[in-house]
Amino acid sequence: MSHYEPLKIEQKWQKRWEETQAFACKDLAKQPKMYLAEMFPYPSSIGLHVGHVRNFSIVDCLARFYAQNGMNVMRPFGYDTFGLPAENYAIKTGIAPQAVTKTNIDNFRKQAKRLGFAIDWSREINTSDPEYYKWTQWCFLQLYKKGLAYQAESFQWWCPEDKTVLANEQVENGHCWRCGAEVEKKKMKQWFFKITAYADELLDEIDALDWPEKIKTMQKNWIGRSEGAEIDFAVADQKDTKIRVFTTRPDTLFGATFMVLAPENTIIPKLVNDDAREAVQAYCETAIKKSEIERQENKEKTGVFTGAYAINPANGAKIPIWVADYVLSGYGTGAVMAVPAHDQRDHDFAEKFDLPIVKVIEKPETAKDDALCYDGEGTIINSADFNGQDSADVREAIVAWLEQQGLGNKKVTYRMRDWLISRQRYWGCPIPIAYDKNGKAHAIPEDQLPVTLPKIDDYKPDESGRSALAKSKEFTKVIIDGEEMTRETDTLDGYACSSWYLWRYTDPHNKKAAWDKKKVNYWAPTDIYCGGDHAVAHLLYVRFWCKFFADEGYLDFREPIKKLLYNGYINASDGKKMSKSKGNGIDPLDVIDQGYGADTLRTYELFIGPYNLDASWSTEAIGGVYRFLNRCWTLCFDKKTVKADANISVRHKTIKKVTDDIRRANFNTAVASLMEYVNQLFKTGANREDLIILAKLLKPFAPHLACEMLETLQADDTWPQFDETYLQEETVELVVQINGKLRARIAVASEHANDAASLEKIAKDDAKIKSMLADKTIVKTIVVTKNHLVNIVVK
RNA sequence: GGGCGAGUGGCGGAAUUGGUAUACGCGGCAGACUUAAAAUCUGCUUCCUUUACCGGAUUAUGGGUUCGAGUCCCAUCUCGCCCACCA
Repeated sequence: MSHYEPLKIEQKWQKRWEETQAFACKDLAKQPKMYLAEMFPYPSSIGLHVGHVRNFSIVDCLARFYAQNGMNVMRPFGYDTFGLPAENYAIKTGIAPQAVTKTNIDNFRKQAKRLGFAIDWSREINTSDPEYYKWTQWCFLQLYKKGLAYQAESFQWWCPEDKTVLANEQVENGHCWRCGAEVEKKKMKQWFFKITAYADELLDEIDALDWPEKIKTMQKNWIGRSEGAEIDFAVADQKDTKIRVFTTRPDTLFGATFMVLAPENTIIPKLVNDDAREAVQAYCETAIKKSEIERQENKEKTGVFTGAYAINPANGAKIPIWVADYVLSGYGTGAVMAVPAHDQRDHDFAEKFDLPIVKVIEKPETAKDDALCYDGEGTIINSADFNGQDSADVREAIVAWLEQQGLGNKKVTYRMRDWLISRQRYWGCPIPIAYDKNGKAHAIPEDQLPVTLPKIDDYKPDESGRSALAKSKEFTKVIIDGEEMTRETDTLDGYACSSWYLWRYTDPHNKKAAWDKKKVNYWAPTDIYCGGDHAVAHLLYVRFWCKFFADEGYLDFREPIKKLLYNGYINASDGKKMSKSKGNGIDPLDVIDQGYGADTLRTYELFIGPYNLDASWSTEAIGGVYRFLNRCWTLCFDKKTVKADANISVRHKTIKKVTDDIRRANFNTAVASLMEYVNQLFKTGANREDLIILAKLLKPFAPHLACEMLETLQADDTWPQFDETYLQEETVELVVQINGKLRARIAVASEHANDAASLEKIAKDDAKIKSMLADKTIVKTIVVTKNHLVNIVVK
């Protein structure tokens, strides 16, 4: 007597898949294509964790399912390798990130193979491979040529101790994450991608995407389109000075009783009078230095009067100009008209500094009156000719009047800012730019790509705050058109590398182009993309690049991802996040090697709960899945098959349920119905057909075991079809309710199932029901044939 | 503060357009096999009452619509996530 030995079976099939390149797909084949991918991993030194396994198992289940359904499936794999962990490790140890990355990739590949994923390994990519980032640089140059990659001065986090620029996430409570020094903001020249050029399209096309609503809403909020107006306010006693504000509520213009400028606003020095100068300067300096966190934490309004006045263009009123840090420099014009009667923030400010509050909207009686200031719609008052009209109408009318007077115009503003892409770091894709003697930027000619990262000894950032690349003379010096220039030493944000990899997968070894047009348009857009992170950043950036490259004629589609599956995390058994520092992580290879095998691990992670919700690891529950696979094995290899075909109906029901569930990504219930099927087969005994169907349906979840079964049964893996006629049972259970309460279940021949009259008669003739109705009056009877249910309403 | 989502047994969770609540799995209990244990197999397992049958209650709480509500509507409570002074 033999028994289920997953490790043995898995080794056998993994070897065979490797030898036959079982999952290599054909470009431009005639069959319908299916392109699936997970968000490619950052190969950390820890190796794959169970969260990866969940993510990859979902993609693998679908890939195998669609392959069994006859589609030309592409399921590639790659590594997102640039980034901070490898660089920090290099700074600490001096070991080159290139070397660490190679080790980690080798480990990831080995682990992925032990999980038996149906990957086309000929399409493996790695973003820090010069063959890859050559084309990331090419992408940058296309954006640069069209003016969508540009340089601008911007305030950056700066650590005065380490003399380096820090990313937002490297600032902890206003202090440097490495040395703990208080960070400050420094104005520096930075590279940006002009994602705002596509703001409207990015927003408008969200609704049509087959993506989770949660992600769609997050992207909408992130883009944050606001319709309003820009209005010019003259400055009293300064003829040539105007201050432009942005507002979404021009209808409240008559209620603007003061003006507030962001501390960063460059017009401030021009406005302040001598009495106020010192105080204003001090306020601005502290405010600018303050971290975002400090500004957020302390919602208590602060501010200072400039001594200057603006003129409200609507009524000619002289209103004081203040500076306060609750006004943001990066949004709108960095100046607001304050309407304290109808804006909570302005109201708080006015209360604190005793500024006038003028009500210009009468709140309707139906509105709740618990708020101190009313920000809804209503009837306009205190606004000259506009009085008595509805605020929504006045909004249009005032803007029209302003436009006529040349004092303002309609304006759409976005919360989204341009994408800051330069990083003062070594371990990233070099920006293919050089500067001439005058400091003018020049594109590196495409035939000089890639700009390769040089091997260096010291990875620590330079005193100047530039990356370690600045210390490499051989790197910085470059000749362009016979002129000696200095290379840009900033590298690209890692998100740039991942903004186009989905297209590189379609043509990963192309030496002449980033991708071949025919191939990319055959495979892409990606049909199903799966991941559990990057709701706005990466998933917005790929959409942006897709639209840009479509405009440039390199892609024939404008949205890169048709369907997005956003999977939940796997937490520790106590529900807390798994982490290296807590030591509560689960190593997938340990799980496999302790005897469960990859099939159990994969099936368990799909069974653990709905794929899109977080789940907690359970060392007990995984045993249940092992028992299930063991029972599948026993049915096939260790139990006598029966001749009779007792399970036609349940077999076809299972085919239907598993097929529907996989298409709807309900992996957990698909596994549950396979369990029910197996339980049934244990009761009745299984014949060859039962086992073949079981193996075929099991393959997307537990491919090794399923292949072993199919080989023994001498069957192929074609996905089975169900037959409607077998879904009918011989008898149905008639449910009888009295006043909606279940009172009886009666077995009825299925020929009566669609006959309302007979169902009603059978229900009312039932002895138990009869006795319960004896002293009652029947008001009416409802028969639902679809559910074979009768509800008798009595008095 | 704003937005979105979710509350179902001891636990993870099922219930596709309103129609048999608690599928499947874990855990627990009992039995079979075994000298014994593990493994495996079989059965029971929402709660209350009952030896059992019968009966009653139950999908966070309170109301509503309906012949019928886990599902729809209103209010309240709790939890989670995202954004957070965006004018």
